[in-house]
Amino acid sequence: MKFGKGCHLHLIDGSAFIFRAYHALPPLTRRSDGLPIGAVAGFCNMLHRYVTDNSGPDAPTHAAVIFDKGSHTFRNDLYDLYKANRDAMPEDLRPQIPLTRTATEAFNIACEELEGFEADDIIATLACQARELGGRVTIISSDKDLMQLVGGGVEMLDAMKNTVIDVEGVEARFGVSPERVVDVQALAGDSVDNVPGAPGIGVKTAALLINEYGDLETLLDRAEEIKQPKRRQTLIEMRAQIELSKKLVQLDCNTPVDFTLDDLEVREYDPDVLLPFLAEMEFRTLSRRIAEHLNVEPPVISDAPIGDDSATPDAPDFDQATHDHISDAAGLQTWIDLIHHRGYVAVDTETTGLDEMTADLVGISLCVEPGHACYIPLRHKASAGSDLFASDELAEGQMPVDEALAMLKPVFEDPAVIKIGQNMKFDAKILARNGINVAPIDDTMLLSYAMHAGLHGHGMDALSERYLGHTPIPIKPLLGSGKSAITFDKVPVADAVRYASEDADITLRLWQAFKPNLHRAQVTTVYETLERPLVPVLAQMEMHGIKVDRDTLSRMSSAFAQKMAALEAEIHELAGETFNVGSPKQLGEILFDKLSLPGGKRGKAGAYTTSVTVLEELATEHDLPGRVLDWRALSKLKSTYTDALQTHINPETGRVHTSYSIAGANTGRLASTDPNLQNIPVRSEEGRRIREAFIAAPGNVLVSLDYSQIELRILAHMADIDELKQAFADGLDIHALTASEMFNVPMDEMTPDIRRQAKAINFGVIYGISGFGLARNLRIPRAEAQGFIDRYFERFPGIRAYMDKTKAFAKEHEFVQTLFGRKIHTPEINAKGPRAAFAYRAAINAPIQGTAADVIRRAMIRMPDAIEGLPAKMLLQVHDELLFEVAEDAVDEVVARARDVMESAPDPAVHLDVKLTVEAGQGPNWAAAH
DNA sequence: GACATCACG
DNA sequence: GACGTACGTGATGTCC
Repeated sequence: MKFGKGCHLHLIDGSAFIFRAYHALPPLTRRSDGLPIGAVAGFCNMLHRYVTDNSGPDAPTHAAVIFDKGSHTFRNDLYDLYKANRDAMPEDLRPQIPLTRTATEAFNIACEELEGFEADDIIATLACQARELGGRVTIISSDKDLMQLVGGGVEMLDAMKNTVIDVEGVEARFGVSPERVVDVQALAGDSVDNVPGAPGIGVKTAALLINEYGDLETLLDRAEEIKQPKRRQTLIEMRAQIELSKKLVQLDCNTPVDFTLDDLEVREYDPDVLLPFLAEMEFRTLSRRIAEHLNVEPPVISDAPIGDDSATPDAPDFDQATHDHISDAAGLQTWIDLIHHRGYVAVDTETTGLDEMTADLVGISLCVEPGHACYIPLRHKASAGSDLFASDELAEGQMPVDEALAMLKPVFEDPAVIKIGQNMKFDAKILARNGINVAPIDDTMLLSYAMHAGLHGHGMDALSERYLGHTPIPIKPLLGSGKSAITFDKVPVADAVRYASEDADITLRLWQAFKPNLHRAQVTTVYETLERPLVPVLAQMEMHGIKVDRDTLSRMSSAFAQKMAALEAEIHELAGETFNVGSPKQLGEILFDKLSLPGGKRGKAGAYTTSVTVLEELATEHDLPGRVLDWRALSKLKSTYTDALQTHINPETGRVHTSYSIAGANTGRLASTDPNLQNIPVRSEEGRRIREAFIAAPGNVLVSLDYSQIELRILAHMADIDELKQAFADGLDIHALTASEMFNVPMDEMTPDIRRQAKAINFGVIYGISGFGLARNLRIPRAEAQGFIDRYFERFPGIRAYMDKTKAFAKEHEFVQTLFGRKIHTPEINAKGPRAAFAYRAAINAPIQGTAADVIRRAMIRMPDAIEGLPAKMLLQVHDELLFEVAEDAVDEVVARARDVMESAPDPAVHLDVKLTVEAGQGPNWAAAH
């Protein structure tokens, strides 16, 4: 039906529905897997009631649910504090938002949103259009910001109170007619949306003024006439702020919607769509109610919580498991139906290699219940028989890749289906390169990491062994090793089905074993806010990569090679014979046997130690050790950096794509591998020049933002040290302050050497200080170092108290925690002997290092939204630094937003007594940006 | 594959 | 009370 006179449009404020549903219900979770689902349940109940209430004679002819999209709108461009005082969305609500869209579609109601616009603006646009065409409009919302739209056939309906808000209602609320509501709001401001308005003027006064002068513009033009001096002054002085406020509250009736009112015609819902959705969500009461209403059988919803202890014994042994080989669309469709019915699926991708940026997808395995898995081979090569050369022909029994991916894409992207993987970042990147953005996800590796960090590794083999008592089929016999190793596409399909299916089966069983325990271990929030959301963020960073200039590296390599050759000749001359300078064993024999230099300590393998500290000592005795040190420095730079980095430049992108391991470091830090971009030289002048090879694309610059002294700030907060907190608040040099306190030297008489010693002590504290360690670091007698430590604890007794408290906690619980609740297990803390001393120092360090790691993780997770729409990409993380590639003209904006995200990263979960500060730099390359 | 060494925070 | 020792990582080359 064409929209026009006699038509009636309903516009439902989706966000209002969601928040009302969220707060009205307790935090319900889906029984089978613990997915938070309360808001979706409430939302569906509200939609259902809406549909039943609106089927009578006054039923709407057109209807739509309107949602907000994106956190940044044109109002933020006008005023950066707009809605800035809003609390962040609750963590358990976030994953439910896409499900409310799906729910709306399942009820077959039009569901509209527009990037960069608030729902209110879309509602305004549609209401204006409908009014022009002579139709009636009912806005289902009680939001006062929408009241400006009332009149001329437009009404509002407060669905909760079931009251209609018409022109009289608006006048009662604002004291003016609807078209003047924006004027009143502009003056009165709004604390909820953080609209400033005019200070000291509320709704009552505003209405009075508007009614007297007619409208806001006239009022402001004639402000001089106002009798009350204070009011007059405010209106004159705050004119700009008031006019800005009006722009903020004025809804936009011209949003560029890409649909028409005709598209919103009311449609009956399809029970075959709605009931399966409700079944997936496991809404028992609602699906029964709707089924009864429709006079059909209600869907069957299993009562068994997965991962329940009672469910585990039912799982068949691995050798009894069924492995389906999927070779056609019909077979795959059966599995897709199974997945939709379940609402979750374990996924594993098989590829030609471990480098996600170059590896090709070979096949996909799926599992929906223990013991029942399948493998979809896609790119296996035909066996070439006795021919030595591999065949390019595809093996039999494979469906076309494109067809399989097209069928799987909707499932893998379906917000109502959880995709479970072991190290999902790998699979997500492979799938992303095949056009599939897998979401939402769960990751067994990260579940284990959240629960077991410090207890053991989190690789699949170790987890399967430990928690399932099953040794997975090893990959080695299938691929071979060394020169004769083959890639997975050459593995016979029958073998691949067994191997790959089992991996998905194991993953699903691990998930069922872990998921219910997450809550018991009280690390649900850690997993949901610090682990899982990081996966897509890191995947994006890794896929984007950083541009590295091969020529720069290559020139440096040649220069290093020349210098090394010269040094090598000198070294051989000094030694009186040629030997391998790179061999510590041979070097040791030259130094201590042939030249009989003093020292000559042996390491645990019985060879002489020739480390930097040893060689530096010897450098006073002989010329040779110094030359070796120079040679080693160059050798390190050449082999690890200027040579190796070149091999990591991706030929397709011309960029280097590292891989971050999320569950590698026990403390919560990330680790970077293949290549490690977290240890690119910076401390030596010569090494730092390697960073000149890391460059921005044309028209861009690299921008580096790093936390200043984050670990010491966290220590000051956690140990609650007033002097340190005050020093950070005052922006003092923290090492100089420590030195001043300890050695009674006034700050303005500080010498670099005293400050250096204090700095070493500050770091020592973070590391779980010992007299021996500090002595070695400062190269002072052990007794003197111990004296420093004693004095430090005398001066800062709170630090000693914190360390004692941490140690006692660790001994009692065998774990320590970060401020955000991350647990780091310290099983050896109660061991006998030196291992306990190690565990003790690690226990002191872990909460500090781990809290800093949590902070930057939170910043990284929020960053994509914060810089959305700007020409900027987050490229690298180096523990306390984030590196971005930014279009030249957007640098200031990106720095402002990224800094804000980083500095406020602990909020609202944790309030630090010490503020975090971030330093920024920019330049054409990483050396210049840092 | 163990070990020594050294790059980073 | 003795034990060894600063915390957390990854990559490379040598040598077996």
